[in-house]
Amino acid sequence: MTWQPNKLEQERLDKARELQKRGVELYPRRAARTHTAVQAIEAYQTAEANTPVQVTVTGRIRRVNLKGKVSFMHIEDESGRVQLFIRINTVGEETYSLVKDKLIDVDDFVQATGTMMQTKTGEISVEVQELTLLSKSLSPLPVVKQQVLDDGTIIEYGEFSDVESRYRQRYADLAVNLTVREIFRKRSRTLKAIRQFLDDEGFLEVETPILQPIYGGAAARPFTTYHNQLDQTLFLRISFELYLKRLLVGGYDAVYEIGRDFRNEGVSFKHNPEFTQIEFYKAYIDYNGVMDLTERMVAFVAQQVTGGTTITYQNQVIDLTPPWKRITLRDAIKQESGIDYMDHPTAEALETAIRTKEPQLKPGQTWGKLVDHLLSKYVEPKLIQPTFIIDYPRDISPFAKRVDYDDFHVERFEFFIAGMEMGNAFTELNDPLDQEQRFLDMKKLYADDDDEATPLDEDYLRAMRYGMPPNGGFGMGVDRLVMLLTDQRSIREVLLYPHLRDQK
RNA sequence: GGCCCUGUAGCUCAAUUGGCAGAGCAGUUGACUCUUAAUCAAUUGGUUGUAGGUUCGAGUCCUACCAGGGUCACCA
Repeated sequence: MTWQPNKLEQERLDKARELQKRGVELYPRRAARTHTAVQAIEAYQTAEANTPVQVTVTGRIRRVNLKGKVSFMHIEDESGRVQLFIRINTVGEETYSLVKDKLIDVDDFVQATGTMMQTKTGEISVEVQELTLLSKSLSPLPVVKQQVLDDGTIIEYGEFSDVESRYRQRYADLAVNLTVREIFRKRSRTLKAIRQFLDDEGFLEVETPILQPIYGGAAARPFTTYHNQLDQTLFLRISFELYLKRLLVGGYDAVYEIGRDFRNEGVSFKHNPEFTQIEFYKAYIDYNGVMDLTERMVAFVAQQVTGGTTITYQNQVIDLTPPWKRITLRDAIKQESGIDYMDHPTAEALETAIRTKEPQLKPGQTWGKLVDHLLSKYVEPKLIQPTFIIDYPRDISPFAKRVDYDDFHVERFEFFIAGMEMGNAFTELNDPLDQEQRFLDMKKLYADDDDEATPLDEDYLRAMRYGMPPNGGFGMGVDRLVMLLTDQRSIREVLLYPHLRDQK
């Protein structure tokens, strides 16, 4: 065995051997559940008086109360808990001794057959006639006791809260922390609601390559990998954008994809190296149409997941009901920082202007990056209520179409909730010659940082030359939306297996 | 990557100025035929993240390393 049992585990192992000696199978092949825990209780509640309700329930033992010749257990399945009432003269001496000798123990999975009844203190329980082991637990789970009050609220005594252990052993976290289990149910409902919304709007769900010979669609460093037989360097995608828009050339009017993006960058409370993204593209709408879809979609998802469109996030009440505030990036930055970036149209001038407020400002950034810096430093933290920031500088938005009022801005918005950037969208550029020039401009801008430059994608340009309908596109970090809907401050709390370093 | 904080029993946490490493829960043994955080009595359990150093003496002070969290940088 590679496993070195600790003292508690050794005791369990000894119990397992004793069970085998008594002829008890530790891991039998089959179970025969007739009712979930909650169904068993409901069956009793809806049954006619004096009609016995016979059930077979299964689950993990979460509490044992041994009382001489009678014992109580709570078993838990995904539906909830039900109490087992075990009497020596109902279940027989042989089975009772397994309980009495603690050979069947907390954390084990068992199957119980019996009749539903109500104990003297009123709890609906299974009076057990047959009790069998389904799976012996050899390592005790962290001890968390729960008290269920009359109004259904659960008070926990003892906790399993060390974040590192919880993430490294998510199975144990889920097994004992009911609130954690609930977060991932909400995550699932979030995904389902997004799909339902977009399907109802006539979108087609598609899948595009994760392994890409040319990455693009965002400014980020990629993960690089290699195909041995093809002798080909491949990148894990950093966005879906360019592959999805090719599909509009192909004749679909509205497509979306939900999947994983990979970015080889820092890890933080809102960044994981792999994260879930939703992108959609719809022909014949512009970014105003996308804004309309965005606020309706987020409100719909919130309604499906939380039952309303007003949520509480980290003690702040946030109203997701459309319409949301819309303000240009220029006005927002002017309001919060006092700097009008149009007064400083070169990188040097803008850097000088910011330096009066921030002497430590990193020198040599491009004009677009400086504008972005002003946004994230002065504006973003203030955007608690959902807000669309619209019209971005052209040189940080290579896939967005120009506004009609000047040459500096493009029709792009990002939207923010709870001080977090949630998503990004544009009126998509569909002019292949303009697009080619943007690629070339990006190359120049990022000359000393080509990791992040968007590589020129010839095939994408060829697709565009066939003719791409005017369209609006959208991308959103799904993990961040789940954070919002589950009131979690860290992205790791909404990822079942967040990225951690190897344990040495 | 820089800086700050944290790491003690299976879990959650104590440990005075550097002076015998402790508690609750769980575990073990015993009692109990309606308990529910069951209760009562007794009891086991430690390479204090790792490796060095200072000291008569280190959980505590110093150095390096490992891991986690926070923050800045990077980045949506």
